[in-house]
Amino acid sequence: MGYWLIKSEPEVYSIDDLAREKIALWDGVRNYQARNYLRAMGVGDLAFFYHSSTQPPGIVGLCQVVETGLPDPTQFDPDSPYFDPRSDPQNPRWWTVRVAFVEKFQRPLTLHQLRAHFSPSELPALRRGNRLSVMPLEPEVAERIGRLARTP
DNA sequence: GCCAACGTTGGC
DNA sequence: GCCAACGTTGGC
Repeated sequence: MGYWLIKSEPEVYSIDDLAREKIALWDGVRNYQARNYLRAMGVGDLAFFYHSSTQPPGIVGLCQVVETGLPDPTQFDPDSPYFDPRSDPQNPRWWTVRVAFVEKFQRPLTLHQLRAHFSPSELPALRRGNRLSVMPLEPEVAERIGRLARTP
């Protein structure tokens, strides 16, 4: 089973949105490395949900991959901000997964806390200038994040 | 294939 | 609002 960290600006899509909808298509990712990670996800993988560009930034919950290998429909929608006119429907450029809500943490595990517990090499999200919206986590790191998030 | 210009991300 | 980091674009 794989572990991931996925980022979203809560004003665009938040853990509360996912808690309400239960299941969501993780669309709108337009970065090749992030797309490659999305394609590498397997059903059952767990993904921590990170809120970026908010105060405080941090990990706010957990979700689970429930469906993989889905072309991102927004790439073909001219009305979508994620429309990509160069993507060929016969050979889609952007792929994604469906995720299901698992839990919202009682308190966010803030970026500040994450910096206190992890090195940038352990947790790529801490690396200066990192802008990747989907990234893999070592199982050991994921386990520690889960423990920290549930520590009162 | 190089690289400068430009746009976006995201913490602060 | 600023700005560092970094991906993408496009001219050559």
